[in-house]
Amino acid sequence: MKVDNEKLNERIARFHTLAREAGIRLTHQRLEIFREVASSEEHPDAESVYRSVKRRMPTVSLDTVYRTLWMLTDLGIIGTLSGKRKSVRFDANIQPHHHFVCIRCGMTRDFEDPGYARLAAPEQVEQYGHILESRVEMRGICGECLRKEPMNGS
Amino acid sequence: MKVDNEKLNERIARFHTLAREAGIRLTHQRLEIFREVASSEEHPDAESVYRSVKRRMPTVSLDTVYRTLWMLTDLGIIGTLSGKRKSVRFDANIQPHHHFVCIRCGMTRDFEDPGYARLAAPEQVEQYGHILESRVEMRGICGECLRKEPMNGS
DNA sequence: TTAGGTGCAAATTCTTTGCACCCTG
DNA sequence: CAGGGTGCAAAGAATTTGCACCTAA
Repeated sequence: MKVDNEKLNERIARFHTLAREAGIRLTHQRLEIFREVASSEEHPDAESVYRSVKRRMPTVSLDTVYRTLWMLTDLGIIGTLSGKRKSVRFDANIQPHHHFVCIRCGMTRDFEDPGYARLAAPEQVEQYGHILESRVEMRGICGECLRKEPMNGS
Repeated sequence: MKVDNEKLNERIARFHTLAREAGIRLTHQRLEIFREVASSEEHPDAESVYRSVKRRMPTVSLDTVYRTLWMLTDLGIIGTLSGKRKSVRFDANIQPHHHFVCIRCGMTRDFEDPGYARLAAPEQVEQYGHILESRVEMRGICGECLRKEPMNGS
């Protein structure tokens, strides 16, 4: 599945702007890597971005792809699915429930379902497949992190 | 943070039952590992379960912890945070949006926000920290997987 | 020109596997 | 007592890092 051209160009333009502001060089590799992520709706992993970019630019290396993806994440122009560069975490609570996740330290807590499990799905989603369950993830800053460093930038 | 004793014993009893039904042996290691996950609300990773269990049972090995955690997951008595034993995946869509995730193949698609971003948080959650944003993850089976193998068991 | 970026190869970290011995059922 | 389960050590996957060369600004 492909992002339409207008949106893609918009994203690329935004990248140029942000990169310039941040004093980050626009190398061929970075442009190609960003284009790859920005034009995909498949939420690719690094390996898969690497394979695609390699077709047009056979000399890229996987580590440049990694460095670039994290750089783009730090820039705030892309994000990651399910948070952190972390290992799998286990949960003995198998009731329908939801999570609060601290975006600074990764702390995660369950909370009970106040009816979210049956949120109505937009029509669009019905075409993707058969929905079994819905989970809500509330992202924020946990009490402890707030104590260490109250909100503002970063 | 600790799970209260009543709930813990309930979980352990359920493990005994399920294990017996599945013809899985109740070894000391498995009991200790399950108890560790079941008594924690911290969603520990394998390494951290290992460290805790090792205190009471210095001979356990990390690989047994891994094997046991995945076995418990297959048994359906525990779950994992954010799905799969997979690598980090990137997303160029940084607008507030939500995900449909196929629990069989991991396929993930965005969908636009029909107002979920401002779901009211239960009071309980407010004590965990300051909430910045809410994301909904709808889990189900995607069209392609349904075609390959329509729903019923597993 | 020149600092930041890249490719390469080696290092790390997280997770899985093969195998001989052990213990639950 | 038999077959599944365990510990150990080594293999694999995913990701990161050190370094010398290269290139965008």
